[in-house]
Amino acid sequence: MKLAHRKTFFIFPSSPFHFDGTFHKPSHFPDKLDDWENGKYWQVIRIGKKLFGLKIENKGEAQKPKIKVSVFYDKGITDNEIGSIKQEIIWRFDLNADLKEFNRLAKSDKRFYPIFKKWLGMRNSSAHNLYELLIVAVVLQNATVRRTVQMMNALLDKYGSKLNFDDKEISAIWIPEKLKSVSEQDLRDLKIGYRAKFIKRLSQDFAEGKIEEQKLRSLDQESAKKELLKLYGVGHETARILLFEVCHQYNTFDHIAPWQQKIYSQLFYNKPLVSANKIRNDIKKQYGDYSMLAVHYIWEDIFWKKKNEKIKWLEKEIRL
DNA sequence: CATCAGGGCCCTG
DNA sequence: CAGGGCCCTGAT
Repeated sequence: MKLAHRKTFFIFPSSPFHFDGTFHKPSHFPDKLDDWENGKYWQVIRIGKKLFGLKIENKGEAQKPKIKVSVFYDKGITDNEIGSIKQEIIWRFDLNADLKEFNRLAKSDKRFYPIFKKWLGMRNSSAHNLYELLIVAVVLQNATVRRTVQMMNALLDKYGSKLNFDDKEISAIWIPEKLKSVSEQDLRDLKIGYRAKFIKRLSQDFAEGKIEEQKLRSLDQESAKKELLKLYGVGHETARILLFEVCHQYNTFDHIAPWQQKIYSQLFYNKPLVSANKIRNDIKKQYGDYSMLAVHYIWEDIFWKKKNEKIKWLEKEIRL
């Protein structure tokens, strides 16, 4: 589908703001769902059942943030839709975040302050809505990066949409209803294994409106976590991802997977393996309510570095 | 060639 | 609440 028309508007994020750190997360596995270069970002967004192309550009500075949003559409677009798109972008990229307290804590951390300073104003963000990120999280489960990419692409090729706008081709995840007539076996044929069952059942539950994303966003952390864990295929790790990225709960550094533990051990202690309890306690002591956000800064920083230089120990821990 | 564990989760006992 | 089984794939 080609989106030929465009409308633009501006958003003024809270200050300070870090555009590239917010709109590009190098630790994520490569997908066809968005594109990025310095100061520019593309993705598709779904409002109701309509798809729109987005190009988001940095037009401000860290202390005077301003971003330009171009919305690409096919037939038409209403003021309501523009409004929803704006609100969604603000929520998903946490553009109204108040990080004063976090930045204050960061200053007291002598060791990692250079990293926090470098990424000052970065937000934790998700390009996707709850259902979409859930799909991403499910293909991450118990798989290596290569296999995750393969599963995601197979699913997108079969059930996703391809949108052409601004000389880009960006994919979008299907709506849950689309899988109604799709059997578990159809999904299994895409070599996603037992995850087929999760995706089938999750799609059904979402299509039936059993999950209210808006409500989830407004809940406190414990209640939101409880709701998320009720979803079929969502355990502690997936709940953590969703809480952090979709609900913007900053203090979700509770579950530490073994592969993450190894990376944290190197990052924080320069040792091969430190107990998960120690890692958690040390971070919580220093960063309290911002535990996960603090870790996110340090985590993404090392993946940014990996773009340009070989980091041996990290290559070893990230299984491709 | 066979075996195994992986960027978890569900289910069972 | 600990442990087995699950899909597929690349590594050994």
